[in-house]
Amino acid sequence: MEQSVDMSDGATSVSNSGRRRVRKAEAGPDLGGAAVASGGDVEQHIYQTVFDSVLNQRLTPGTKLPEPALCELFGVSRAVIRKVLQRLEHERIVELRPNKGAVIAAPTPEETRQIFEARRALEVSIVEIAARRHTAKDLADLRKLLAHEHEVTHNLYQPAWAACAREFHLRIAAVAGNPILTNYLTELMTRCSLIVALYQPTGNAACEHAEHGRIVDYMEKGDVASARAEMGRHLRALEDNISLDRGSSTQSLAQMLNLG
Amino acid sequence: MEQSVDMSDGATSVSNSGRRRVRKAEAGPDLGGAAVASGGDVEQHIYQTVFDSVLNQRLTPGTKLPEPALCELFGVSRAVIRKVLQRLEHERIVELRPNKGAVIAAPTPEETRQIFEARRALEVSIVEIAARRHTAKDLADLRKLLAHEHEVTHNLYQPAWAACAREFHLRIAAVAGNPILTNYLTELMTRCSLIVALYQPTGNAACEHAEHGRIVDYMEKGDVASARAEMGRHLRALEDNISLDRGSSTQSLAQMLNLG
DNA sequence: AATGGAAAAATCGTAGACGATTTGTGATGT
DNA sequence: ACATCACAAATCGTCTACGATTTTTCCATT
Repeated sequence: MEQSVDMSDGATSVSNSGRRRVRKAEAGPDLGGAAVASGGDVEQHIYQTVFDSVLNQRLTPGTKLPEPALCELFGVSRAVIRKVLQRLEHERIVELRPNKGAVIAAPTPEETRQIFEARRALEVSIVEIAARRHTAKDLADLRKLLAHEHEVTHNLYQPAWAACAREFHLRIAAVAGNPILTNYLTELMTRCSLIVALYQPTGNAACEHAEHGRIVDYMEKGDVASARAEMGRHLRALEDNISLDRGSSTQSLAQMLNLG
Repeated sequence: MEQSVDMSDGATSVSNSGRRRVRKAEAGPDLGGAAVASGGDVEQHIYQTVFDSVLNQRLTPGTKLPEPALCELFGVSRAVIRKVLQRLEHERIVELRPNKGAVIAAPTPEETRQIFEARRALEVSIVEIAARRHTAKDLADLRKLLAHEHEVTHNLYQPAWAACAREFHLRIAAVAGNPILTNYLTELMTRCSLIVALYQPTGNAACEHAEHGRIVDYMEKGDVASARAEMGRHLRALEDNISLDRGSSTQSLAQMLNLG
């Protein structure tokens, strides 16, 4: 039995990067969340829906994404679906196996190690730049995020405070002010979501929250080196939560089975 | 008058990542370099041809890439061309303006700054990992590259020793052993080629070569911090070579004109 | 009953065609 | 003579159809 595509509840904010063109009213069921508006960014809408579904773990690694199914789900032709799938493939969110269908990517243990190493390499540099460049408003915004994070610490629904944590890391990247690095980080964090969905680590929200707080503290003090070091420790702790469960191959193997 | 697509001489090595499927003999002129082999990786061949043409500055920023022209150049349908163009767009090599055609990307001064900052952030971490992980063979290979680099130092043809320099940086990334970071670096170095083609800096090959040598020296000594620092200086020197010419907006403006 | 193979169904890759948007050119009016 | 508007050419976005490959199912055989 195979998993099926669902992705209801498109509860996202992301503003549509302005495009125009009004072609025709929708012909399909028009599901996914927000109303299909322009017609040209239907592509963006579909991408965002799949993307968010992955982040919220409604689409888990190994799930098949048949083109005909997506076509009638979104009421579009295969051309646009294939375009979206190719984009998702380039971002390593889906894997396009020639003549064998598209599936949500399932990072291997080795890939997991590489992803976390790359994220550490990137994010320590990002936090260093952010620590040098931050303004008073930046710190205030980060503190506000930390406060919100504290509120949802005890939320048992994992994707809820996972999104909160992502927002924190993304905000630091925004403070650094380099959209290229932000894009790379976004890509790596998305793949981290896949890893979490695959290996289901026992994340400690309170612990993560404390580490986030220390990072901001160091930034505020202007202690660049310590901010770097703390971010490195934080990311290594995240990876360790995965690595521990990686040894027990039961989950990994089970996932491998319903993949093929 | 617009620039036209040419891209003769596909002098590259890149091995075809094995795909099979033999459909039919080519119907078009079959130009571009190597013979169209399998049929399924025609896509890879076209991508590689454009990619190499950008690196060798045969395709310069602002050059238009009309789909029909590429179709008959490679003897394929628009579908595969659009696929390649979308991939190139994702890597920021070409810009796809809706209903207005594809052009080779022309990084703005602000983007140039971001690209170099991102590359520094990435590559200092890469050289740090490489400095911790290198084997004796890695060092020998790097020394061999340095020797070859020394030979072509006085080659007046810029793309020649530019390719040599790229290979050196890529090899260090290979030593680090993280394909994700290597991919990001490749992307950024490609965009640096665009920048060089746009702003035509007065690069000092001998100076670069000396800096490369110092980096390997520090790696051999196990002096991780100094290797990091030297790589940072090296990349900053590269950027400064651009920045100087950036002030004189004559070149930039001239390029801007033949863009639209 | 289990296994091997063949046919059918499903899915994917590519090509060709049509409609929409943009751009360049030429004629016309001021 | 210059600006403006309309028309034509070019280019792009999308849809539909066909061929190839893969997977699944079913039946015959051991």
